[in-house]
Amino acid sequence: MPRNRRPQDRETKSAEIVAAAATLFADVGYEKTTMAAVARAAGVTTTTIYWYVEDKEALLLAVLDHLLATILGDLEQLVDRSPTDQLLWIVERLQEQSRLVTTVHALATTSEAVGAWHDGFHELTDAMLAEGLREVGVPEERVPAMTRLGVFAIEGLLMHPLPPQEQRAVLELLTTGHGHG
Amino acid sequence: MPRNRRPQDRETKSAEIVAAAATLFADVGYEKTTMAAVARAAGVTTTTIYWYVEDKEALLLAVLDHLLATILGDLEQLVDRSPTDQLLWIVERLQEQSRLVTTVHALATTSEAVGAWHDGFHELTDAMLAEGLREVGVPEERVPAMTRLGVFAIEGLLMHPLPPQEQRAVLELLTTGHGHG
DNA sequence: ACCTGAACACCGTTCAAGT
DNA sequence: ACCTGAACACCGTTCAAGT
Repeated sequence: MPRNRRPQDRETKSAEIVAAAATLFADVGYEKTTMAAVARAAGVTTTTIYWYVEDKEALLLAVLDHLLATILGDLEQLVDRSPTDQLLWIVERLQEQSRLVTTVHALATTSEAVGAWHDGFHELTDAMLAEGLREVGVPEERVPAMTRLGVFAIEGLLMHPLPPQEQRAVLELLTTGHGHG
Repeated sequence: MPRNRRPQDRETKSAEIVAAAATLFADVGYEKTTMAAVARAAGVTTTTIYWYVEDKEALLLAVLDHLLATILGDLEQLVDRSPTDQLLWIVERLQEQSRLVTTVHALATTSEAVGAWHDGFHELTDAMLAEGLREVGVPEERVPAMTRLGVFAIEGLLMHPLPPQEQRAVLELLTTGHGHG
C-alpha cells in the first residue's frame, strides 16, 4: 500500500461529507438537516462523520470555509471586470445560499466560532466594497458609511427576494443616489 | 364559582407562558430555549404548555404577536413625534429583540406561518417608512426604492451592532444622501 | 376544562469494539 | 488510522389518567 494513499482518501472522504452537508444545508436548512441525513448522502455511517469533524457546528464551519474558498477562487477569473460586476456576481452566488446566510446570522450571537467566521467574512466583503466605491470616485469620507449601507442592502436583497427591476432600483439608488427614472 | 373566572385565569396563565417564552427567546434564543425551561419559568408542567399552544412554533408566533401589539400600542403615545423619531424608537425596541429578528428570518423560508408573519410585519413597517419619506418630501417615484433600502438598513443595524456615530452616519447617508461631514 | 406523569420518537454525540 | 453498532442524554410531543 503506497505511503500517500491514506491522506488522499481522507481528503476525498472529508470533501464528500462536506459536499453532502453543503447541499443539504442549502436545500433543507442547517437546523433541519440531520447528521444521519448527511451521513446517508455521503455514503458513510453517522458516527464516521465524527472522525472527520468535531460536531455539527464544525461541519457548518467546514461548509462555510469551502464555500468561501470556492467563491474567492472563481472570483479570480473576474479580476478584469469592474468592482460593481464582481459584487453583483457575489450577490448572485450568495443568493443561492440565503439559507446559510440567515443561519450564520442566527448562530453568530450564540456561537463564538460562527461569530468569528461572520466577522471575518464581513471584513473581507467590506474591504472589497470600499475598494469598489473608491475606484468609482466616492470621496474618502463617505466611503465607510456607504460601505455599511451597501453591505446592509446586499444582505437585505439576499434575505428578501425582490423582482429584478425592484432589486435594480435599490442598487441604483444606492450607487447613484437617486432611484429609477 | 363565578361564570367568568375560568376565562380570566386562562388568559392570565396563557399570558404568563408567552411572557416566559418571550424572555427566554430574547436571552437564550429560540432554538436553544427548551419547552421545559419555558414551563419552569412559567410555573407549569411542560405538557401544560400544549394545552395553550399547539407546538413550539405556535409559541413563537404568540410571542411575536404579543411583541408587535405592545410596540404598536406604545407607538400610539408617539403619534405627535416625527416619523423619523418614531422609526428610530422602533429600531431601538427591535434592537433589544435582534435574536428574535434573526430567528424569524431563519424560519421564514421553512415555516409557512412564520413566513406569513414576516410578510405581514414588512407590509406594516414598509408602509410606515414610506409614509415618513413622503412627509419629509421625497418625490413619489423614489419612495419605493428608498423604502426598501431603508428597511434593509434598519435590519442591518439590528443584526450588526455599530458604534452610535457610525450608526448615525449610515442613517444620515440614507436620509440626506451624503455621509457625515 | 384543565393539568399531569409516564412514555415515545427523534437527534446529536459517545464509546467500546472491530479492522 | 479509520470505521461501526449499540447506547446515552436530551428534547419536542403525545396520551392515558386524573380533578
